[in-house]
Amino acid sequence: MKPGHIIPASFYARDTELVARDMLGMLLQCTTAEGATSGIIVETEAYIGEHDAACHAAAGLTTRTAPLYDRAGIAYVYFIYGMYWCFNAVTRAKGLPSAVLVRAVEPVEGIARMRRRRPRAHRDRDLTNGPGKLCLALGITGSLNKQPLQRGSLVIRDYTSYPDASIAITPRIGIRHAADWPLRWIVAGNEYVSKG
DNA sequence: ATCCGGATCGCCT
DNA sequence: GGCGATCCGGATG
Repeated sequence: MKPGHIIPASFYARDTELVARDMLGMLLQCTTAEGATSGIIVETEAYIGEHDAACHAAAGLTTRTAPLYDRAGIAYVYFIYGMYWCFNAVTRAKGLPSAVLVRAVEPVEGIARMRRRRPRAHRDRDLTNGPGKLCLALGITGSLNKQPLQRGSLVIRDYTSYPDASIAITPRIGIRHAADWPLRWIVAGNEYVSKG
């Protein structure tokens, strides 16, 4: 673990459950014309292949799902409920179209900028405790879809690590299909974990 | 604390 | 036409 070092694409070319676990503690950093904002990843979910009814790849290869079929280590940023963006890192578990959804981060850089981008958040803990919220706070939009996470304006870096004892695994939330599989990883007790 | 509806639109269970 | 890997504010207990 070397803090600051960018995570190589090979990291994402592994079983998605392992990637989701290991992404906890890494830094998600987005740089725009306004500067850099970043946060520690504290909540992730795995979406694994066409047979996972909750994974967008269940719809097969379409314009929307194309990033999932491209290559490990790129961004999959999709638009949801007509107004929000959600960020995923594309993985390649056993050749399956898969991804890890980042559901929450703990703010590190650019907190004042996050507050300006999230005027409805009355407390700092509401800045980035949800997949749509963190994209607003960090400035992540669809223009970053399919971009590699090793260079460019959206990168993931080593930052810290959490022992297994501090991590909890639960069913994924906010979905209707395959809602009982334990594919959500959270840093137990972290105040930035989403409430679902 | 918990529940519920509205916003808003690209996509296809 | 209807729904979704969400968020927010208002009502209710």
